[in-house]
Order: sequence, then structure tokens, then C-alpha cells
Amino acid sequence: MPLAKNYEKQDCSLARALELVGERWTLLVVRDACYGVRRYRDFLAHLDIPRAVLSERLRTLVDAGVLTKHRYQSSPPRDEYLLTEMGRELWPVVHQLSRWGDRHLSGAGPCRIFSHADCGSRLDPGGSCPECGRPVELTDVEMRPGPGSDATLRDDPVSVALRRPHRMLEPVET
Amino acid sequence: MPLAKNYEKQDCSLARALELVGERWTLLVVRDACYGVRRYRDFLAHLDIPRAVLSERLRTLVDAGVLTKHRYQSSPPRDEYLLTEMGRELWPVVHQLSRWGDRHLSGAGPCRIFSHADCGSRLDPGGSCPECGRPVELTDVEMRPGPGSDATLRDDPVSVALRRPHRMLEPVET
DNA sequence: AGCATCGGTTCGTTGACTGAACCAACGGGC
DNA sequence: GCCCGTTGGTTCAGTCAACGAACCGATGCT
Repeated sequence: MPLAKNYEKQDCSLARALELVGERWTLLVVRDACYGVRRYRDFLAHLDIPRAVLSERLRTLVDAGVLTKHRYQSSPPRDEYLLTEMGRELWPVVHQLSRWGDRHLSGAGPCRIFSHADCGSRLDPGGSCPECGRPVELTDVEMRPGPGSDATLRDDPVSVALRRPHRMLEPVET
Repeated sequence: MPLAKNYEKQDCSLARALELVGERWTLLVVRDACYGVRRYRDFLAHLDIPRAVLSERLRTLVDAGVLTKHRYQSSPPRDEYLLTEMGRELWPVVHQLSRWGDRHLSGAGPCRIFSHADCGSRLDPGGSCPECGRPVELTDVEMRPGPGSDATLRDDPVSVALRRPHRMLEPVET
């Protein structure tokens, strides 16, 4: 999406948000970062995204402050991309849009279920725990496959790793 | 965004939702529909969108069941585009992403403020009324310009009409 | 030395977005 | 009847981003 050109004249926070996260692939990158994907090759494997596009999106998100690039080993040099607080605040958007997709575009039920790790109850669409009545921190959310999940669609290592119950933001082991 | 090509293999409700509403302009069309924009020329004036793209997006949204096309007069034939229940359920997503943009991308504060018409208190990011403690129906939400709004940016009739306090979904008079 | 991995960049092709022009149906004024 | 304006589109040529494949430098392994 070449957005900025017109969106900048919209006098609207939604338009400004979409300039940044409304481009093709960008919100899926954020989704994966919430799931615990951190490394270039893992985003690549899980998203089937052209390398040039992934590089560009990561750079844009780092520049905007949604992700940080962190060198976690120096030989060989390896970087990981981590969500900032600003990035973690996109989780409610990602969750709510997923739930909308679950309700209206998924015949067989949700592909993934997000629940409050402390009490096990499924999050409501707004991202709160119906049991505890409060919003749940991303680190306290557990994800697992739902009935609409189709394991035959993807067999990359990241998809396989994400099929067992998993805390959000916890690094995926590939 | 040419999305479906790769997104369809994502086994993810978010990806399916983005196939539909993740294309350039689409979520802004939904936003305007929430604001009460109904007619082709009003979308055109408010969005500065190429006509071909607007036609294509409206058709896609109608086909998907987010909007309905309703002939409200027959001579001359005039149609209006109205949100379905499925479309109105996108409001929490639109609102939450707007609030995220307010917090992180708008220097001067929110461009628009959404409040519960019954009690006047501003909605929380999740779209609930902090006073009443419950989610607010879209028809009970009132919008008005916020401190970050810049009236010099747009002077089309729709923008002008939307600058006075206004119930959501209520048709804009142009 | 030779091969593999990681995190990119480069490049030619394809396809979507853009803006301008055009068009059909209709109403209103004269 | 005739001309003009409005509405809701479609068509078309040019541009720009996405795609996929190839390539590359740094490093580790054997």
C-alpha cells in the first residue's frame, strides 16, 4: 500500500495508523511478533513474504518505534526484532480483528484461541478476561490452535512450533 | 494490496480479515460508513480516492456482506451504502486503531473524540463507557472534533458537516 | 577448503493504484 | 425540445509497489 500520499491529508488518527500498519503484510508481522517470532528467517518462513518486502517492513516498524532491533549475539552477528510498548499496544487491535474474522470469515470456528493463562478462560473480543473482568497483559495470554485450524496448510518450523500451547511473546523455538 | 494470493495459506482469521479489510482505502471506507457517509459522491469527496478504486472497494464490501446497497429513490436512481451488522462489528477495530494512532502518532491529541451520547463520557479504548461499564452501541456514540483536529486540512462538504457533534451512523447532510 | 546458514540487496516482471477523460441516465430551466 | 449540471460509474495510459529468483558477504562447521 502506498498510503502516505493521500492519507496524510485525512486529519484522522486512523488514517495515520494505517499509513504505518495498514500496508500489506505489516499487521501480520506485528501478529507474529506477538506470537513470539523474533528472527528474520522465522518471519520469512511463517509469512511466505518476499525478502525485500520483509526487510522494508521491519525497517519501517523499527523506525516508527513499533519494534526494536536487538543484537543478541555478536559472532556471528544475529539480531532479533522485539515489540516495544507501542507495538504491544497493537495487540488489542490484532485480537479484535482476528475475532471478527473468526465470527464472519471462518466456517469451522476460530483458528486460534487466546485465553488468560492464570485462570484458563477465553478472552472476550475486547481482550479482557471474562472471569477476572480485567484486560489481560500480553505476557499472560496463552494461545493454542482452535477448531478452525487446518494443520495441513502449513508445515514450516514456526507453524509447527506454534501449534502447541504457548505464551504470547515467549520466543518460538525452531 | 493484492492479498489473497498468499494470505489464503495463512490458516489465520486475522489474515482472512485482512484479505477483505486490509486493502488500501477499505478501512477508511468502513470508518466513513460508521460516521454516516452513505453516498458514492460523499465517500469520493471525503476520501480523495480514485473513482475506480472506490467503485471496486464498495463492490467488494457489498459482496462480502459488510455493506448493503440500497436504492432509496428511483428517479433518478440513487443508491446508498449502509453497514450491515457484520460491518457495524468492525467499529471496535476502527475505534481501537484510531485510539492507538491518537496515542502514538498524533502530536496534538486526538483528532476526534467518541463519547457515550447518554452520559457524555468518553469511550475507553475498547469502546465501552467507563461510566456505565458496558460496550456502547454504535448508534449511541457521539463524535466531535478533538484538539488534534486541523480544520484547515479539508474543506469538502462532508468534512465540514462532520465537524459539528454528530451521532454515528446518522446520515451526513451535504 | 568446501559447504551451509543467516540476513540481507538487486533486478526484471507482473499487477495494482492513480488521475484524467469519458459516458449514460436523469432533472431543471427556458 | 435543448442545454447544462449532478450522480455514479467505466476506461485507459502511466507509474509505482510487490513478487520471486538470483546473488552476496559474514560467519560457523567439518
